[in-house]
Amino acid sequence: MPTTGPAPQRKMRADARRNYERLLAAAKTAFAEHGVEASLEEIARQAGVANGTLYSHFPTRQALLEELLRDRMQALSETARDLLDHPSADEALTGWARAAMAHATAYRGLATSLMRSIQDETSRLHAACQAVLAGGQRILDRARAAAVVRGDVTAEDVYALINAAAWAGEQTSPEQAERLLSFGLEGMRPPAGG
Amino acid sequence: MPTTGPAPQRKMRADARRNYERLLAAAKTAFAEHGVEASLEEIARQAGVANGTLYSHFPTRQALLEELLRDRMQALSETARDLLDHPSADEALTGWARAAMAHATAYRGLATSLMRSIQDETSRLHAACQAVLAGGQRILDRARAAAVVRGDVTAEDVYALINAAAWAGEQTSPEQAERLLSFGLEGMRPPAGG
DNA sequence: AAATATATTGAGACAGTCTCAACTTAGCAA
DNA sequence: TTGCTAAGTTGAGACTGTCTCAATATATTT
Repeated sequence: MPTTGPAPQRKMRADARRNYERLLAAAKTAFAEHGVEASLEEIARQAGVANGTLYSHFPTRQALLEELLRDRMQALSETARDLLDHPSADEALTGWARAAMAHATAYRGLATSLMRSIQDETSRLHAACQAVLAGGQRILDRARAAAVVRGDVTAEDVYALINAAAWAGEQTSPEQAERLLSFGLEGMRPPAGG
Repeated sequence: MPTTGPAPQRKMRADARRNYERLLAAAKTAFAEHGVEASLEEIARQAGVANGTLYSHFPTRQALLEELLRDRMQALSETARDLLDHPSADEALTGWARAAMAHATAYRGLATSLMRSIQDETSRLHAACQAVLAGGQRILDRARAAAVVRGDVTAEDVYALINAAAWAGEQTSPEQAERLLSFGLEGMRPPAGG
């Protein structure tokens, strides 16, 4: 049995499965409305279960977040794979960065979680973030090979830029996030005369 | 009498003044150690007063932060003024950005507060942040005039970049903050062929 | 219709924010 | 020096929130 089990494992009792789904739905709404720091108590209330039930299904806030993000993150990995075939290594990178930033913007406070999770190996979200980073790495390697990005730019730099821009966007506006991302990516290009 | 009174107003009773100073000192330590979200209860405890006393002196966390940052922010304004005389408009901008980022790094979580405060006019920190922004504006205007920065770059962009980089640094490393700031500033330069 | 493995419950321990009526005390004036 | 009073302090109490776990309930199996 894998440590990071995917969605509801089979063999769940019917009532358990129902509560699990309700909790997930309530969490989705709450996170969308109040950000990832939404009250877990309130989520349990909305789902119509006692808070102990929430904790038994999702021992941590991140476990809840992990479930809610699973599909999206998988999609992001596929996007990365697809973009490797894009005719322009340059557009592949900017396109991927934009997609990743859109993902980091799904809930308020998410960028912070994603940034923390890539650092913290014990985080429930760590593996998923690593996968995203790996996807970025391949896109970046190609861009570097095509000399559309400076040689000293790391995947961590790109990951940090994406989340930092998403974070700034949370505090101000999506347009600001977009601008910051553009400036950052622009600044990663090789010096003109090169 | 100004609405935003500076440090301890005169006419304070001796015990009040003593407690005020103790609270400030305790807050400084706590913020340095645990970030700007440090427990106010704990700060009162460390200062040796009841928490009601803390709230009577500093109605909000931001009021406390405002006091602790006052000197630093003033210094930043002076730095901005000095840099207007710097021979290189380019170096003036990067130098100012670095100074501002160092400031935003004083306590964990501070970048978030600074970013929120520039948006929120009701914030205790708003005026101070506005002053910083205004300082940046002048430095930026000069850099634009010297054509070392693109014409469409705003002071808000620079402010956001500084805080976003500081934020990223909190989650990872000071070096990462530095790199992000560099990329961003680099991306703000006019296109080479211009 | 038990038996039992699986889930759910909600009180309770804890930490934090913030308020306010009751109390204490510094500083002044007689 | 002695009171008086404005100024300041106190800490219990009303909240909200996290997280745990013994008691209880229920879905499934036999």
